[in-house]
Amino acid sequence: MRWTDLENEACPVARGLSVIGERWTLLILRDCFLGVRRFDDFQASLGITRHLLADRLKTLEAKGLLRREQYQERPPRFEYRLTETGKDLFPVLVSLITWANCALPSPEGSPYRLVSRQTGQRVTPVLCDDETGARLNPRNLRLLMPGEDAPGDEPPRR
Amino acid sequence: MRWTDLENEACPVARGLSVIGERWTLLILRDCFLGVRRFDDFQASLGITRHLLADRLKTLEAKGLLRREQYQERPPRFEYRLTETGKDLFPVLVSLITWANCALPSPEGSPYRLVSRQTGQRVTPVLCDDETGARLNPRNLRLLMPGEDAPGDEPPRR
DNA sequence: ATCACTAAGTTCCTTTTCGGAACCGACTCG
DNA sequence: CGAGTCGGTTCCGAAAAGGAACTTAGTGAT
Repeated sequence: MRWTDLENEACPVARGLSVIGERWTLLILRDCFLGVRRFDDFQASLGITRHLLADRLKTLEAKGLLRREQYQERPPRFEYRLTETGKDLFPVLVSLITWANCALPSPEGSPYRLVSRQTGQRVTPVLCDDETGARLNPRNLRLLMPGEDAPGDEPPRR
Repeated sequence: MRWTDLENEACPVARGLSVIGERWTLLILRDCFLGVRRFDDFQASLGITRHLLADRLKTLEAKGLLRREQYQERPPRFEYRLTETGKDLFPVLVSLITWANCALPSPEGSPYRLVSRQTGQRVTPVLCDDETGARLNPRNLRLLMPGEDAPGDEPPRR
């Protein structure tokens, strides 16, 4: 398998990474969630080369995560906004932030706050089962391949 | 900013990607969650070059996500297992799988099932507020930078 | 003892991607 | 008229990835 063939894999992790797994892509999307919309603002925020930025924005638009919108005529100027599919990535970003805050703490602490739009209160994101509300973690869950059966705490050797 | 300087950023997304943002790394970790532990098994599963695989495993061990364990002497052979820090990445992987299953469906459907170790039942992962149990999604949440205030539905322009 | 095989890498070389800086085009402002 | 703004593109050297063969330390079969 080559990295560039990931999109044709059956595995959703591989398919997902074919869209958001390139260098800088997830940082561009982070900026989108923070409200950045314009080429030069992305570039200033990331320090990425303009060449690479143009390429990533084009790809994200083609994959349907960003929408390019004209915000003035003469000269025509465009900005980039998250589509619904792009916004659906929020849990991925939130999970990554939560993990990194815990596993790789920075001396200054996390620069972000996650707040409810309704109440303005900070929230603490956790993964739950939608039906039972039970907290999900790697110790009480297993990720199974098609053939594998449910029980047994130890996955098979090979 | 260069890609290789990400680890020194204050942003947890950047810090996180400095560890799991390289090509193949998250696919290696996916295999770990599926029970793969040995060099040749990773290589067969991923189709990655052995050179790159050796490099990524070394990095993941150095960053504390994998632990290298000797499973036989003479000849000495080692396998790779997730550390607690590595297992803590589970929500990131689960969120990515959930997003990709929805946004990038494959013709064959997702090959994975997520089941409880206790009950063996399938679970549907969602992100909740740990305190209130309220479902979190990008429409009712905002990611704020240090200076930003809570209210206002539209983030500032720049 | 020799041959084939295994597991976990390493080496060598080519191709692709990234990084840095300058340049371009269409306009506005003073 | 010249300087500034915004959203890119072009060019080129450096770094990373891809492919295939080779190595090392053993085992087991003939």
